[in-house]
Amino acid sequence: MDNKKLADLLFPDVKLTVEQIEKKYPKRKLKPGAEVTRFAPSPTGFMHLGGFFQVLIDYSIAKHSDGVFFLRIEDTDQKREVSGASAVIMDILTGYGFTPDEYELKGGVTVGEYGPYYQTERKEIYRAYAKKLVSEGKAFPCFCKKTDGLADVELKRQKNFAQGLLEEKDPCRNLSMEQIEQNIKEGKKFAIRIKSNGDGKRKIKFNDGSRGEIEILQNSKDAILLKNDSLPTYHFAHAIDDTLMGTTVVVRGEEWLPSYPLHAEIFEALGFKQPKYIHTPLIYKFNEKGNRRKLSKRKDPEMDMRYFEKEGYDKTAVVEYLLNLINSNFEIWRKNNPNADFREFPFDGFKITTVTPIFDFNKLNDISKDVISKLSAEQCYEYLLNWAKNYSIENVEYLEKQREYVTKVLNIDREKPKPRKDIYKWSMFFELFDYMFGAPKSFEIDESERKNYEKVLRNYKNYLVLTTKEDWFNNVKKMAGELGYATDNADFKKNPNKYLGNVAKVCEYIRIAITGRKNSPDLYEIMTLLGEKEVLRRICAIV
RNA sequence: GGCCCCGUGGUCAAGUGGUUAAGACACCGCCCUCUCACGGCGGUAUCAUGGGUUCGAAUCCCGUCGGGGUCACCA
Repeated sequence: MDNKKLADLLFPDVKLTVEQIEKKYPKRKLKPGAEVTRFAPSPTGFMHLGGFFQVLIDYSIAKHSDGVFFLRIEDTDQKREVSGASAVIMDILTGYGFTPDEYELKGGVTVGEYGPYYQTERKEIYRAYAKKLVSEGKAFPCFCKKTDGLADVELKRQKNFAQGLLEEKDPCRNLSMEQIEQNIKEGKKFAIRIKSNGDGKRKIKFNDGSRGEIEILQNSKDAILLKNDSLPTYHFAHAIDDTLMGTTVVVRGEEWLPSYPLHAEIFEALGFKQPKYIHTPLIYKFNEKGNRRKLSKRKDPEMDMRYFEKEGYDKTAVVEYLLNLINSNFEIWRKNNPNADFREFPFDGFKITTVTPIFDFNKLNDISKDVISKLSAEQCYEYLLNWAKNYSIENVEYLEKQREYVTKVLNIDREKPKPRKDIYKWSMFFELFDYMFGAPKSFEIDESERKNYEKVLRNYKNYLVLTTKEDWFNNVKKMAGELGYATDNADFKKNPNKYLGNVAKVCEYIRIAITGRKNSPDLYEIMTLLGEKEVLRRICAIV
C-alpha cells in the first residue's frame, strides 16, 4: 500500500502541512512552572454545574502559577449546537469573575494568539494532521455506514456483549487501494480511523493529578479521528488543540478516564507529548431508591448554572460552596481567613476530591447565609436591585423609588458584630419582609388564645412608645405586668401557673399583629421603620 | 459482559500503622436573650464486608459486596 498516494487520494485539497501549522503556534513564553489550562465546553445551550466546577480548578491552577486560562468552544457536533450557547458560557464565566485570558466571541473579538478558539474554524488543521497520519500508515479511511444516535449504539453494544466480544479492529483497515479508489469514485463518504497497535492485553500507566497512578488497558480500537463531515472527534481535537495551544494541564470530568488510553495512542501517533491530567468527579444526587445518580439536565434544574442566578443565589456563595465540595481544606482556610477573597485560596496542596459528591442545598444555603450576612445594607441593596432587574422585574420600580426605606429594611439586624443570618437568596427578601412593603398576611390565632390576644392589642394602643428601644420595651413590660403576664423570666419559670404567660408571649401577640408572623427580626426596629401611625393602623385593623 | 473509578455519620469530610476516629451542614436538647434571630454549650450518628500481614489496621495486601463511569462518525 502506497500511503503517500492514499493520503493524496483522500485529501487532494489539503495543501497545508503540519510544519506550516506548527510554525503558527510557537511555544508560549511563560515563566517556569506556569501552567496553561483551558475550559472546553460544547455549546449545548447551558452552563453545566460540573463544567463550572472544573473552571474553578482551571482558573486556580493558571492564576496561582502565573499561567494562562483560555476558553475553547468544542462545536464539532453540529447536531447538538445551540445558537448563542457560547454567549451563555462567557456570561457565566465573566459574571462569576473567571474571565478567561484568551477567548473568542462568535462574530466578535478574539483575544489571544492561539486561536481560532472554535473547533469548527480549525477544520483545515485537523485535516492536515489526518492526512499526515494516513501518509504515515497510522490511520485509514472507513467507508462503513455511519452509526447514528444512541439507540443505534445501544443495539450494537448489546449484540457485542451477548457474543462476549467487542469489535476492536475495523474491517476497513484491510481495504485494498483498488477498493478505496472505487469507493472514492462512487463518491462515498469516509471517516478516518486510527490504526491501533494495541493487543487488548497490555497495560499502560499514567499519573492523574488527583488520583495518583492509574493502570489501565492500552487502547486497541480503531477509533474514529475524523468524522465523515471532516470534523474531528473529541479525542483527535483534544490531542491537536491542546498541543498547539500549549495546554499543560487538562482538567476534565472522570467520564473521560476510560478514553485515556486512546488519547495516549493518538498523541503517540502524532508525536506529541501528553499534558498532565486531573479527572474530576461528577456531581450527584440521590434517586428515588437512594442511589447516587448523575445530575440530569431534564430533572435537575440546578445543574444549569443559570438556575442559581434565577433563584437569587449570591454568586460568591455558589463559588464558595463548590470550592468546599472540591476540597474541604477550603472550609478550614475560610474559617481562618473570614474576609479574604476566595481567589486567594492557596492552590498548593489543593486536594481535589475523588469522591462523587452529592449536591447539598443545606450546605449551600448555610454558606450563602454567611456570605450575605457579611454584606453592608448598601451592598445588599445593589445586589438585590441588580438581581430584581433580571428576575423580579415587578419589584424594580418600588426598589428604585424607595431606595432609602428599602436600605433601612435591609439594615435590620445587619452591620453589627453578630448579624442576622436568615436570608440565603435574594428572592427571600421579598418573602421574608413582605409586611414591610404592604399589609401583613392574616394570621390564624388559636381560638384558646384569641381573648388574650385581643386584650393585649387593645391595651397596647395606649402603651405604644417608639422614642427609644428602652422606652418601647419598658412600656411593653409595664402593660404585660398589668395584664397579668410575668415580667421576670426567672419568676415565670418557677411559677408558670401564676401568670397568663411572660413578656415573650406579649411580644409574640404584637409581632403577629404587626407582621402576620410568629417570627421576624427585631420588633422595635420594624415598628420604628413602619412608623407609629402604620403600627396603630395595623393594630386597629384587628381590634 | 469487559475495563476503569469510588466506598469514614443523613451530606461534605480530617485521617497516610498506635487518635477517647477532628470539623462543617442538617437534626435534637439546653443556655443566653426584651421578642425573632445570631451566638454559646451539649447530644444522636460513621470507618461497606470477609480474610490476611502486624504486638497493634479506617490506614498495607487479597477477595467479596455496593455505587458510579465507559465501551458512539456525542462531547
